[in-house]
Amino acid sequence: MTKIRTRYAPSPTGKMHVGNLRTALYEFLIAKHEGGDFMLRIEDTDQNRYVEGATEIIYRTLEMAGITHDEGPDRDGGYGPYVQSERVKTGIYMKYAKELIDKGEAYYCFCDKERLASLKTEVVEGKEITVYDKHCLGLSKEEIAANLAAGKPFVIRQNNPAEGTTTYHDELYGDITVENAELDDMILMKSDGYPTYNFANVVDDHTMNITHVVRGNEYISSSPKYTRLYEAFGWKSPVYIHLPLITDENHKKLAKRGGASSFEDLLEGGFVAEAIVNFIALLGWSPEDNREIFSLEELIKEFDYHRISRSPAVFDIVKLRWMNGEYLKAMDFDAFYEMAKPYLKKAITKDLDLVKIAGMVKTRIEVFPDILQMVDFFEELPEYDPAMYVHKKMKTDLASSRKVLGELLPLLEDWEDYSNDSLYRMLSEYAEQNGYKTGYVMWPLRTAVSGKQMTPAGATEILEVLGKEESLKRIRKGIELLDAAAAGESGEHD
RNA sequence: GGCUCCAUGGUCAAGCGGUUAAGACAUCGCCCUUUCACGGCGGUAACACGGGUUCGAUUCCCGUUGGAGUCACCA
Repeated sequence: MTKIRTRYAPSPTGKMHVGNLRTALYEFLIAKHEGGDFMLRIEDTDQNRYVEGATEIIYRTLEMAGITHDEGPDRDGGYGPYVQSERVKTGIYMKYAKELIDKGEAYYCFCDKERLASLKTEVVEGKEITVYDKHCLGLSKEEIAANLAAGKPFVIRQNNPAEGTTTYHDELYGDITVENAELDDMILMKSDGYPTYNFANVVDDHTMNITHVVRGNEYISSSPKYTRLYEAFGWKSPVYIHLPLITDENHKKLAKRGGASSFEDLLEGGFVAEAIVNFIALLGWSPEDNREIFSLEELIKEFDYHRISRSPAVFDIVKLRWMNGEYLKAMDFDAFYEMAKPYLKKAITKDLDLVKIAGMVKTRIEVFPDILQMVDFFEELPEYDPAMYVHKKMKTDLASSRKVLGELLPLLEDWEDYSNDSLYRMLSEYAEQNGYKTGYVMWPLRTAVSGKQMTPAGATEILEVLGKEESLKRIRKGIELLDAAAAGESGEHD
């Protein structure tokens, strides 16, 4: 059995969106599951679309995701060069293109833009559909030689038969057959001397010994043309695995644009790389059991590509958030703290115990930015409605809260030890002595020191972090507020 | 529009002729609780439709409908 070789072949055109990342991940997993090699090849044959720095994004993204390649531009495995623009310089594509011409499987085409434009037959949904008419196939040897000698720009086109059918086999979709008449004579070599993707990927996959071609579903309809190329060369086709599409919530193919769909955007949005990888692994693939949380190592072990789905999957960011939360909960505290720190510092400028606050927040957030609105009250007591003191279950209302806070104030003024345990013991005792339920006293206290409906911690923990002085200040403020509310109420009734 | 692919709850999905049709997210309710959250328990919710094949179809075949992809000197 030959060793499996897969490749990830991105174009350096910008950020890496999750669809591409998943393709890379699956290619990596398929190879690694069988102990094979995973290769990175940069497809930069379109000089117009090249984006400065995009190659670095690819390296960085793969590294952060843990998808490490065995071979690539930076790791020679004997099949280089691994960048197509460099391969162009070796003349490899032109050599193979000419081989096809000699075999009658391709031909020179000198048609200019104007003539091509006159071919446009149909406009469907704003898209122009052109089928080349094989005009230049009829050129004589002499005419071609003359054009070439005159330096006339040319492209090289694939010569597809008008009759018959072409069939290729996909591991997931089975045999796919199309009429050859449907196959346009696609361009193999462009007039700038670069190959098109269509041609380069076939030449490269073959010469680089790729055994399994894994790519997105959008290539499923162009694959017959590639098969024709393999046949024309007399090469053995690789194993094909076309991956189901990842769509947005409207079931449309995920656009390269569009906010939070790139790996970088997700990281900026407070997701962790491991969670993203775990999540996209499950978009289109499922294990035999019901497990959902997988490390990369576990994925390698479990990943059987035969279990890849054929139908498209919606990228559900809500579930990703949940999964991210699971990763955060399981994360080592120090690591969590390092990542949470920037957000904590953004929300809190005062000298408070950020480590303690990080601990409160760790199991409650899904993504890091959730921290912001969760801890802002530590920084400053927000304006709040006294109605917040009313809680049906705790059986508290304005009057009871005023009473409890009033009784608590002197006790807390005299109390020195503002540690959580100590405060809790003292307050419980106070509640017990007065026949109150714990919540009956904790609710108003928590409300007074936080001014929030929900907080990441209980009353005493908040007091501990805030410290005695600030806590008392907030409790007095609460009493004022309640008094004012009571006065206002009676005033209105007068 | 041609061609191709797809079709189980709102979403991800298991299922590969006989099941009370899993599980997860979301949603709802209850419990726990120093609020919310977390956690625990439970509920609502699906085989697009019509023909076959078969003793029996979610599962196999055909058609319909719906959705998507693709039709560049982009990949």
